Amino acid sequence: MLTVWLNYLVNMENNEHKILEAAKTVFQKKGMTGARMQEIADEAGINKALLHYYYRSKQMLFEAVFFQAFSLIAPKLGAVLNSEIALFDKIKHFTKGYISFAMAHPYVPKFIIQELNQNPDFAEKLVQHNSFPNIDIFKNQIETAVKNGKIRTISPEQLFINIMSLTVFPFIGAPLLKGFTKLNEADYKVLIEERKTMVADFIINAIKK
Amino acid sequence: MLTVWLNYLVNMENNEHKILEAAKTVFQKKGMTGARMQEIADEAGINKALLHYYYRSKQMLFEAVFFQAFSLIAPKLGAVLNSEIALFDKIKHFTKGYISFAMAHPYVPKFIIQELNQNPDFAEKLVQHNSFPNIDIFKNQIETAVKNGKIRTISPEQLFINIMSLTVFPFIGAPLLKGFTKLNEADYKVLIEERKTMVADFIINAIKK
DNA sequence: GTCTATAGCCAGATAGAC
DNA sequence: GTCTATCTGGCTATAGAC
Repeated sequence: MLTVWLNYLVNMENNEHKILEAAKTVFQKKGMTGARMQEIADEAGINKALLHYYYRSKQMLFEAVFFQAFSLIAPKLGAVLNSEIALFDKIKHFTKGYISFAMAHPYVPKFIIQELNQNPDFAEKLVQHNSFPNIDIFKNQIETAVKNGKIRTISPEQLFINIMSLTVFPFIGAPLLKGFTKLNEADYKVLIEERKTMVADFIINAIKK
Repeated sequence: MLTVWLNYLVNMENNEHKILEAAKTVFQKKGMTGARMQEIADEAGINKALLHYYYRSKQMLFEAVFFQAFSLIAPKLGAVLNSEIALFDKIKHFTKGYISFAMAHPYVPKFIIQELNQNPDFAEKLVQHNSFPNIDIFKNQIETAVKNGKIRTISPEQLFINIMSLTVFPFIGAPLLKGFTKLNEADYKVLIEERKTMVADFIINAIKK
């Protein structure tokens, strides 16, 4: 227990860890191509040469950041999707959990989707990653609910896409949506906060008979 | 009529136009920071110096592409949102119209949202742009429908965000969603095609009493 | 492990001939 | 208007002292 705490303290002053934190900040703000190694070094408060000492190249540092970001959120999503709870409860947990996470880490969703769009081959690496969530159980659950007449007819894939869209897009599209709704940062945040429960209600109303 | 056709032909061979088309292709694929002027020149089949002759700098060429992309879709959205048709019909037109457009121009939504996230000041320029849609009429329409008991209680902003999310996200998040659903390009496209009507049905079910 | 200095390359932009 | 050649700066990456 004490060692955990000590490791934590050590890591805070550990250069390798400081670099990864700085790289996260810069890559998530500027993207792979927009980020500069010098800026990451400055952000970490260390020398540029050390970046290469620890991570060899910009590409490898980037991939470390990318997969760490994904590993931060993916297991949480997978755990909810594969848990043994009723469909409506699962939808509530999933949306609330994701929105809470994204509010705490606002750059992560943007970052993942952005880089995935510019590196199509990254998608393959990601799917094969051990923490990539499997949605088969969730799909079965939806199909069963449709068959049993518990919910309206809808393809499991479409319902899943709808759930993802309603939870993720308000973060990805924030600048655009703020423009449309003419809301400032603070008011937009209030709106997002409301979505922790609103999104699930909306979905459930859409599918329940 | 003849002159229109002649202008079209001339523009096809016009270098200024060829540059803009090539720039669109490269910027939308690689983003502002990832794109290279040389690649745009190659794509246009002309010399790199000509890019600067016509557009002065990379930044200015980029902005020309960006605002042209936005002008391509924004007026269509605005027209639907401000038309005088019933709420449910408007939702049907909007979603079907947007999805049809995005299928024909798959890079445009990604491009706009991506660059908006990396250039926060772009958002302001965009909102002041003459073709930026105003959603006041649409918001009033929703508020009235709520007051008259035609639909469930929902804030106009939240409903608008839901509509945008369900229509736009499947294009922005395509690589991720393909990974989750394990669908290939062709099957995913079929799914998107279904959404031309499915999305509106889903929304209407969610809000109607 | 950590630094300074610099190699080596490539990008955006311009000069100037035609 | 269109080209070739080139400037200038900034970037990733490494060499080498400590």
